Amino acid sequence: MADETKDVLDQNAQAQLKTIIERVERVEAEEAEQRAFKKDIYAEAKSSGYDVKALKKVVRLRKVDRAKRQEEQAILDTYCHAIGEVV
Amino acid sequence: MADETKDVLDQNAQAQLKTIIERVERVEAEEAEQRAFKKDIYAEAKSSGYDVKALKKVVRLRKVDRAKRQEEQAILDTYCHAIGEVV
Amino acid sequence: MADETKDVLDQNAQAQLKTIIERVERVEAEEAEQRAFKKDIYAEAKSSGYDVKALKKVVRLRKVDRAKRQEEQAILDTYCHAIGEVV
Amino acid sequence: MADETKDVLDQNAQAQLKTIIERVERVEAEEAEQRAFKKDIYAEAKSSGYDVKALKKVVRLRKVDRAKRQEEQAILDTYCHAIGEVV
DNA sequence: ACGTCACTCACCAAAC
DNA sequence: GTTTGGTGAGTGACGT
Repeated sequence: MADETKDVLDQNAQAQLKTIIERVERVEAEEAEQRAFKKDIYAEAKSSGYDVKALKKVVRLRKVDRAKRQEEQAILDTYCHAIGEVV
Repeated sequence: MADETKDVLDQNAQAQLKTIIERVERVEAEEAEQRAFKKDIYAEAKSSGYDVKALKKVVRLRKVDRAKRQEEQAILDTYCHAIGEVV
Repeated sequence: MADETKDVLDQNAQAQLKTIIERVERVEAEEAEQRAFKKDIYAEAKSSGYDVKALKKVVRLRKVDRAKRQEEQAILDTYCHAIGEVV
Repeated sequence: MADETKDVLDQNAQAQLKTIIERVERVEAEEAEQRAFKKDIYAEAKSSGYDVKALKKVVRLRKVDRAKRQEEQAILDTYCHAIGEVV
């Protein structure tokens, strides 16, 4: 009996699996890069005399503002759709 | 009293601040993209019949493996330093 | 209006709450003790001539090893479950 | 050349080293237990209808209060000592 | 939709 | 005092 019969995945599946894992790991590597970028930006800001904690708070606030606006827009769209109105 | 006297940051600082915030937000937007990519990859894998949970386990295990290698290298460096040896 | 009407918790709930807080604080006090113990051990090791940094590296490496084994077991479990096998 | 000459640590040192590592790991295992205890307490509180986040805030506030009292007491002691007064 | 779970971030203490 | 390790909190993803 040949060796490959012990494998529950055929060669195509194995290759596909390998591709999936590598794609995920590539994306995660890029995520790590982005984190490093962000760290660098804040470090640079700090060395320019900015309060990093305050900067982060600003970013966070703007994020929730965006989320709120999107939420409000979604509700508005829903209502407009309900009354058959095109915005 | 003119408006600008309320500002504790001069115009240069304001522009710099704006740049910092925008750079961070750009990076965070890219992070969101990466998350979406990863989500897509797993969704596609799932629709191909793969067990997403198992795939994630594989990715995590490989990450732990890398961490272990890094720790081993770190301890090696520590020991070499401890005995005054240049690697 | 009597004072107790300001309380949203009845006496039982208040007593229960007190118990919860005290249990948590007791546990946290023990955590502080453990941290002090660990500090003492390292201080003693240092005074015996050991390189504390290297010791900590060893402890961390061993921890990573354990994590790796756990991940391996977890992925094994996942696979066994995926193929409907009881371990 | 005998094997033991390759070891930079003699047998006593090796045994001592082993003891140190094991003591640290024992303490860390107990720390993990305490964390698990705390988790259990909060989980139980949650199932009793308490707001875990609020409970944690209470614990945190009481901790900083204790720290503040200790700080104030320390200052008081310093002053009393400075004027030759026994509290 | 809810609760759980993993992940990342923010804060704090300790080391150099 | 700057930096690193560790803990706790908040966030997002996922299954039920």
